[in-house]
Amino acid sequence: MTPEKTVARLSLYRRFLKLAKDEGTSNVYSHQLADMVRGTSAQVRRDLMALGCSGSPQKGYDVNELIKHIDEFFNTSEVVDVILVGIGNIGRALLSYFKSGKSHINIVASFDSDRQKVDRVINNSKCYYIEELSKFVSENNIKTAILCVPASEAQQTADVLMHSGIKGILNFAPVRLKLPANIFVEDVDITMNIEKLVYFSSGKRK
Amino acid sequence: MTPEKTVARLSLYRRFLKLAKDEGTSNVYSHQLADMVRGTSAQVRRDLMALGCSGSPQKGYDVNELIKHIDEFFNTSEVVDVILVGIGNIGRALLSYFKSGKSHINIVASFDSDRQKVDRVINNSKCYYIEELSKFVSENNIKTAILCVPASEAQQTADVLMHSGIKGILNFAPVRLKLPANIFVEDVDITMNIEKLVYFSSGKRK
DNA sequence: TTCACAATGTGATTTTTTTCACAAGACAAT
DNA sequence: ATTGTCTTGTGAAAAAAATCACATTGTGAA
Ligand SMILES: NC(=O)c1ccc[n+]([C@@H]2O[C@H](COP(=O)([O-])OP(=O)(O)OC[C@H]3O[C@@H](n4cnc5c(N)ncnc54)[C@H](O)[C@@H]3O)[C@@H](O)[C@H]2O)c1
Ligand SMILES: NC(=O)c1ccc[n+]([C@@H]2O[C@H](COP(=O)([O-])OP(=O)(O)OC[C@H]3O[C@@H](n4cnc5c(N)ncnc54)[C@H](O)[C@@H]3O)[C@@H](O)[C@H]2O)c1
Repeated sequence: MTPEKTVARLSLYRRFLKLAKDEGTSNVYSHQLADMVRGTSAQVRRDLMALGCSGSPQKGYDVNELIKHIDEFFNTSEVVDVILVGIGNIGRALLSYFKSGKSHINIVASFDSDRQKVDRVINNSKCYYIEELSKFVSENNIKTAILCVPASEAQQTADVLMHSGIKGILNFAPVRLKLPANIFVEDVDITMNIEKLVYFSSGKRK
Repeated sequence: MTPEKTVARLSLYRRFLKLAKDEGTSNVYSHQLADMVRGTSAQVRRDLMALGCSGSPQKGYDVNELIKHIDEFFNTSEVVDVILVGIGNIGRALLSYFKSGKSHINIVASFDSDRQKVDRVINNSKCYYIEELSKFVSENNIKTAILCVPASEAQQTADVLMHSGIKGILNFAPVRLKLPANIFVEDVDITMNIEKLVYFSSGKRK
């Protein structure tokens, strides 16, 4: 129902709203929010409308109220538990990034097939041997996974994730996973991002 | 002129076409390509039309010809030189990833403000002190940069990049850079990706 | 030969997303 | 009190992207 793009932006709004709040700002105008996410004020108002919350022409939107609404929208004001599979270069970078606890994301455990890498605790999250994944996921009712294994292993690992009950996968491997439609997959494809960037930054368009 | 989404997919098509080629495949049908990028065959044909190349209803598209066309489209059958700023966790992960030389991306140099990190060679690319960035960029006519510095440093570093002549920035910092419209910025926002993923994978929609 | 099939290329249509544009309301300044 | 200036909320329009649907055309089986 809510447009996909709106969902993405709501996540950004929340982040910037929290920063604004920390700075003591108590209300914001749509154009300020727009600046923060490189959008237009009309778009911001549309997004907030989808959220069902409103501001006043005088004071704009109340920061706290907005944050509360977005929290409700994502229905996780608390932290969301996710797991990470593949403790290689990006895997470790992500573990380090998310340990901070500044976001709503909590990487509760990580898994690897390399015996050398398991049973350690990297940035608060314990590393398990890959065989333990299924059990962990079902016991802890985990729904979301970050996949950082080599491309050659990605599909089979994704299959395991699916069978364990995972419903959403953030995939860093440069392959398109084949999974049933009820599993939501989001690809992070950096090579593609750069190629696109090169194309548009070499004066082709826009 | 060419839709942004099409540009993104063309990059993917090329990657998968090269894999197909390595496996000895000499022609592909639109639906095969569609499978590879999670799209529809009609969409693939549209994209390839934008490219101005055509196939035959009998043999589909010629793999080599398609690759050639896409290379031409991106007008860099050769490697594209980019620089990387901020040799931290993701910075190093990216250096390691792109050293392989398997893609069209070549990280020719990296820069950091930490004296400890410079003057080494990490994965083929020399690390320079940040002060040398401007000179390097203009002398080597670099147009594209990957930005991996902390959020607090991102805007000022982006300003330096812009003034040095950079036209496209792949930004990993969780802030929206304020730059003139002729600088193309692409954000990689992993926190947002995960939040979106959590939203859609918890049965909200789609 | 004739027919069914499978795939391309593309106009037309639909869906999704963004932008425009303006009524309405509060306030500050004159 | 009047005027000018902000901003919200939102229909209406536009733009961008995806999908539909079908004429067309080799190919091979009957
Ligand atoms: N590093 C980057 O910057 C980057 C950029 C874009 C894409 N990627 C992609 O992300 C993925 C990971 O990249 P990386 O650089 O971290 O690779 P890496 O080789 O450093 O790490 C891969 C990790 O996965 C583990 N692993 C291998 N098979 C496994 C399995 N079956 N089950 C569980 N764990 C397994 C390995 O032990 C290793 O720890 C790759 O698919 C890569 O193409 C990486
Ligand atoms: N690590 C991740 O998985 C991850 C995920 C999402 C976003 N990010 C973002 O990416 C950026 C980098 O993350 P990281 O984990 O690699 O951080 P990091 O702290 O490991 O690395 C930052 C690097 O930038 C260098 N640096 C600092 N100021 C600089 C300056 N002015 N000029 C040049 N170099 C400078 C530091 O010396 C350090 O090497 C951050 O903005 C972070 O928020 C990281």
